[in-house]
Amino acid sequence: MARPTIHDVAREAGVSLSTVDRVLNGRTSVRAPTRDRVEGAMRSLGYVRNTAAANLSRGRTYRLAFVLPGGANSFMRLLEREVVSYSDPLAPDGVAVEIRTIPPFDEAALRDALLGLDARNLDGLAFVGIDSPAVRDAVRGLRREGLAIVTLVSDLPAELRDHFIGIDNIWAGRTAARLLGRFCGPAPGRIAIVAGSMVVRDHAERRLGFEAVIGTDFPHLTVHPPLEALDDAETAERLLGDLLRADPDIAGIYSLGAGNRGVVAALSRRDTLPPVVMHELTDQSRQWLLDGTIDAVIRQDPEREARAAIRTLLALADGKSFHREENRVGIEIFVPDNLP
Amino acid sequence: MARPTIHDVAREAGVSLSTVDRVLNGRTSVRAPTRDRVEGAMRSLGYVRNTAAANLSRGRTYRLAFVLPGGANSFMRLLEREVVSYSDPLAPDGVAVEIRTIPPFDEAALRDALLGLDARNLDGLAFVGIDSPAVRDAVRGLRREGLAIVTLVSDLPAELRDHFIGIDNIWAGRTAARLLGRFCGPAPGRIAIVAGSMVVRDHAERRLGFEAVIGTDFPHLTVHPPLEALDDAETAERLLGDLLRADPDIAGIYSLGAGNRGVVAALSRRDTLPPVVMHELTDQSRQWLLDGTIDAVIRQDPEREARAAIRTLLALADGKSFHREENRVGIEIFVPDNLP
DNA sequence: CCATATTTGACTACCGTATGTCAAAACAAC
DNA sequence: GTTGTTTTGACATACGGTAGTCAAATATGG
Repeated sequence: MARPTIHDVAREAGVSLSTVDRVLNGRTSVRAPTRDRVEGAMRSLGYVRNTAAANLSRGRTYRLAFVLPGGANSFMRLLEREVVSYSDPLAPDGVAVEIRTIPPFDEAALRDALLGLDARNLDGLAFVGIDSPAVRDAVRGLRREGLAIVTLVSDLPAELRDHFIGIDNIWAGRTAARLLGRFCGPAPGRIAIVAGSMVVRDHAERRLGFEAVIGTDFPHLTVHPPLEALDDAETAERLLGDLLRADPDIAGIYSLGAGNRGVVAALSRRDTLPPVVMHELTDQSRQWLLDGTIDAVIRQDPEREARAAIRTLLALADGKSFHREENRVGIEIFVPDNLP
Repeated sequence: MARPTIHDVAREAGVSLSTVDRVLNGRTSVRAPTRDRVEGAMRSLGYVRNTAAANLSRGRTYRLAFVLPGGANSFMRLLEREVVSYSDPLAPDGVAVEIRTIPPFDEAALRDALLGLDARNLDGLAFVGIDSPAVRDAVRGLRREGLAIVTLVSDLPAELRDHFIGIDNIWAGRTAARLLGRFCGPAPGRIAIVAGSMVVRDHAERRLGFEAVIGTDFPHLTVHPPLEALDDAETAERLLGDLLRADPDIAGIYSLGAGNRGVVAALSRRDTLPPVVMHELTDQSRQWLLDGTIDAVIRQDPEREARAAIRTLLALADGKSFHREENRVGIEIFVPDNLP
């Protein structure tokens, strides 16, 4: 049997097309008994609105906005590129995405960008959260106007957004510890952490998770205080170099931020390499994995996050339920043999 | 500017709607110069056909068939369930999926199932490949009738199908070795492999990859000949128990098939646990990861494969290009801290 | 230049839904 | 029962295409 249409519903309920439409789209008042008949018919026939036809008729478009940190951050650039290339083929279906980049880590810039959006000609918004009172306030304003909102990579309180797409960095840190701990073997030793900065929430969280697992499950290992390299390769190289001179027997290294080139440079001057786990899969980290410089890479897939954000916003705009699992992004582990 | 429609193309080319339609759908003959004008107009306007409108008008439906091995195999059951639940909400868009289950590992049954399909009322086919002459022949026949064909989990020669969705089991085995090798530490030792059967291609491939990496990158480790437990828990328990009695110092265990319950049972009687890597994430293996019985799980995500198969078939049916990355399934590694 | 075959245009109906107009019908209040 | 107000139905138009008919325009061959 073909899918029932509003015609079938009208016939079944013994009313006119107009009335079905009035019930379906909540237009002028329909008397309760009539409405009940129509809704009963829809239920008994299993009617579901044909979104394609509805959108065609309405000339509906989906206008989405992305607000992303700019700069050289390769993770963000990959994400941005995927937003474009995933939404592009959706253009004939009326999906238009506008991307705005703002200075990274700049909450005032984020607030201004959000305040600059007009919720009335927008159907969805995705942005990388920075949790501050001003940002919260701007988000609340947009939400009140009915805008669908998802946070990307870095979350805000759940009541401010419809959905969060990203990973839990505590668990990413735990995952790194689980691997590095096993890689280090049973002998006592000390581990170095190279971070960007402990004031950035995701870095702080990764460290937290990392130290928790080392503390409970690998008690023979201890962790040096994190080196804060500000995501800068030279700084990372210098700080890690200093530490390696002070403590030549380092048993393992966890690099949880950017500036990985510096980490590898500092190691290259030594003849025996301790196990190394780092974040983000780039051309470089790929290469280091393959040549044995590092042992594992943890990542959150930026492309998947981009797609998930778009799909989720579209589903929210349609009031449809979305595929929870499909829009999950996991904490991925890469070794040389399972590289994509 | 709104998307151009066939009306715009007609105006731009100075021809009628009918002629645009003739060019677009290759109906009756159109003279070359006219066709060129129309195609030029489409290109210069950047016309793309509105698939939703076209499908609405055509009453187009997508009829997909899945042929899957039946039985208790939890991987296949998950995959099957996801085929249903992913295609279900697509029903209003005209997607109808029919699933046929056949006895596992039975090439005659597969061939018969394929021969039983009528390519004329089908738009796409996905099945778990068994490579045999009879199967190849049946597939070739379907392909000749223009059916879009995707192999799932287990591949056939590339020229017989449009796309393969699954993982490379050699690399899955390599990945397992990379992890287990690291987990075992630097001391010499012997590793046990518990497999289903070496006549099944994916198991043989996993073993191959595993032994390759152990041989080159962990030369201090040796690998016992694989125990063929026929994916049966009792057999696995017995065989592994025997081996553990004969060689109590086993340094690590790789279980590459089913019957994992038996592997764990055999281990439970010992007080010190060697590192264990196994395949497939189930409620059980999850639990074993969390309680420390096993150390890592390798999986190919059955749900993702189901979705990728459907999306790929739909894209092929539309003659659209499909998102390569999105339809890739990777070799995933799970430790207790990155479980979904 | 005529007869014929091919190519093109004009028009219609349709897919499932949205939206608007207008009149008819049903109801409520007096 | 008459009025006034809701509620309902009939119909038209549109969205961007598909698919068909029929006649007019154009090309081709002799």
